[in-house]
Amino acid sequence: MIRINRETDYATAILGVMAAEPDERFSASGLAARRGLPGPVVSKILKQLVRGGLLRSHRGAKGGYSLARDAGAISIAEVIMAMEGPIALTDCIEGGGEACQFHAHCVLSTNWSRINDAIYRALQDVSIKDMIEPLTDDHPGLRNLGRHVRDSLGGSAGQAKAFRFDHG
Amino acid sequence: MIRINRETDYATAILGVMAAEPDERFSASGLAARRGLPGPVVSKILKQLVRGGLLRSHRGAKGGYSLARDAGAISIAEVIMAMEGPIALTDCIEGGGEACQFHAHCVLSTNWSRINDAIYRALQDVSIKDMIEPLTDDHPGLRNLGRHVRDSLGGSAGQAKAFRFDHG
DNA sequence: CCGAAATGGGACCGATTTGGTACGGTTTGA
DNA sequence: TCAAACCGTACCAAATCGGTCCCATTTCGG
Ligand code: FES
Ligand code: FES
Repeated sequence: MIRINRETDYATAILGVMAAEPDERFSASGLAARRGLPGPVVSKILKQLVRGGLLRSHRGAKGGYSLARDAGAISIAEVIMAMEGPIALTDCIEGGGEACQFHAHCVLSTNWSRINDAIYRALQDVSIKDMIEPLTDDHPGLRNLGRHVRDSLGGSAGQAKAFRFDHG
Repeated sequence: MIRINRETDYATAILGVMAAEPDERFSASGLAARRGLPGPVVSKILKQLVRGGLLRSHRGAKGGYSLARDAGAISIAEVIMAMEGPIALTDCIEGGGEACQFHAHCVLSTNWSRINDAIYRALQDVSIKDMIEPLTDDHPGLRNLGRHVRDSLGGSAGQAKAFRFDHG
């Protein structure tokens, strides 16, 4: 249904809580209580975000999780990729040509790729910090969403590709 | 995975074939052969597109399907909605507040709504006709993708809502 | 008027994904 | 030493996906 899964939604909510108090450490159970979510679910999400490099974890008693970088530098696109893998609307885009028999001669794939690109950049332009702050004149935030989109589409014809998370 | 399902992808491919020869009638089996897809699958998709009002069907021998309107007036957003229902990234957006307990006081929902809005408009700005024509200077097509997106975000703070197909 | 060629509307099924739980192991601070 | 945390992974039910099958209905053409 062209929808992000529930865990990703939870992830943004959790990151939102954490972004309000950076430099703080949060336990999984504490965050779960704060958001009214089941403990194990929150725990699973946090582990995934650590793997994606968005959070840092601290083991042992008095351990917990903290943001790996500034909330303004964590985009929704990254959250989605950390939770769900590459952003690729179609199999064809993800496979990069292997998946689809007609790829070489198919004009659709390049245009799907552009649409995918547009959506990706839209998601990349929104940070966790943007998400927790209401829109004001001082905080343009989401208002600029789409500018990069337009700019990008004037550029070179993008090869079909999926946007993959850089786990390095 | 923020991905459209396969049938929707097929649907655009099929519509692409039909858009190349408007005013023509196509049988399900003929289209299946043309695209190398299984007959029953194509048939199912076509029925769905008729329900969505994108195609007109003609029953009986020598019947078939034809575009309900000009290919330039059928957007990808409509195709997706016809095949998969409302475009709503999160449950919260689709439910419109019923689904989510915190809705009234949650700043995330309005921002998710904006992102959803941006994606929706991006999809609405691309027509089937755009999809089958390679990008040239004469045919700006996808190049304008994102302009409406930016414009819309300057406007009033959108209520969380899903973009539903108008089956009327 | 009959039969072939089409669509219409479902039911149905296996495979995959999703959403969530459970459990045993490991690290660390007090 | 012990409890508080995280780590990994397996597991499960329910929903969704991708696809097939069947039969009723409509229409054209001979
Ligand atoms: S959709 Fe894969 S090549 Fe056209
Ligand atoms: S996510 Fe539903 S109200 Fe915040």
